[in-house]
Amino acid sequence: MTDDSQMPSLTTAQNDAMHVAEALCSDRGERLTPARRRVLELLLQAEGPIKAYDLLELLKPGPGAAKPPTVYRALDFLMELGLAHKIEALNAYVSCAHCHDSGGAEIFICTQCDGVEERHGASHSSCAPDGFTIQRSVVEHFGVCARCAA
Amino acid sequence: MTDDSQMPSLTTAQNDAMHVAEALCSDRGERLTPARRRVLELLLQAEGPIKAYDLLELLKPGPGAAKPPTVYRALDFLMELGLAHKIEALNAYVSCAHCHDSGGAEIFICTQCDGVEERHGASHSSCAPDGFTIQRSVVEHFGVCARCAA
DNA sequence: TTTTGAAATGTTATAATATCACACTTGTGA
DNA sequence: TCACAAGTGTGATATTATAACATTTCAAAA
Repeated sequence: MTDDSQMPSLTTAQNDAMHVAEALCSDRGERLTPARRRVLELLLQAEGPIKAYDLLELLKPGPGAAKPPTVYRALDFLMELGLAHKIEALNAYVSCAHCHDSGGAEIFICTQCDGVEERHGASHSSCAPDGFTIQRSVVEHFGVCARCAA
Repeated sequence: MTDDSQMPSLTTAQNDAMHVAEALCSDRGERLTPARRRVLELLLQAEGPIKAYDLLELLKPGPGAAKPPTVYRALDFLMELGLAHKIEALNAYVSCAHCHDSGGAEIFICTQCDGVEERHGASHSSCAPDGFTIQRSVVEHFGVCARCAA
């Protein structure tokens, strides 16, 4: 059952992302519970990276004030499914529209507008030490996006 | 004055690194004060990445127990000079023997032995979004080093 | 040599980020 | 219906980092 009737104002793209998430959960036999759904919505609605305690604040208005574990559990779940990423250098989180499986995303964060873009696949592992097997990579680039540079 | 007489057991390589640090500070007109020197020594002696509060513990035995700001200030100073890096995904710090200037280091952390290796220069910025100007990059690879794989 | 001003440090407190532990609920399949 | 696993609620606490302000240190100017 995909009940969209209670959704806050999501753009079409955000709505699409929710449907993708629902489908993904369904595939994996996971449940997109209200708490998880709400956190994903907030991530999608956020302008850019958002911090766990800011999510917490945004959840407060709802019925039953959320506590930290609620948010961190939801984030862990979403990250597990590749629906969200943590930006390690910011201790902040972003929703991820594309990479629903692969581990390594390359993230570009504009320090002026907070916009986030992702790239995948390009596993520039050519420069790894000899014999080093990469299991997980954190790649975060900070700079100025084309829009802000203009 | 480079007084090495009070140094704890440092390997030759570690000792060399201290001399490099001294030279660098001298070049830059910065002071390698006892607190900064001590933290750098501890970073050099650490097997791998080490956390700020672990450094704090290691500083305790010395005269005058250190407080968090002492450690964070020393780390900030060392990072400023490129003598240390923060590993964002671990909230831990490592000494850096090579990159005394350039911003972007690519770090490889073995999850079995905690060993850390670095590579520089390879600015695989080819896959950046069109028009995006990278100012700072965080690149951290986790996996298994050649020694541990053997 | 004394003054002095910037840099560094000491110290207390607190902010920001994240997890533990355990009780309770809920949904699902036996 | 029962039992179990997954999810959630809740309070406490652990971990990581910084703010604010007093004090010290040190080198260079007077």
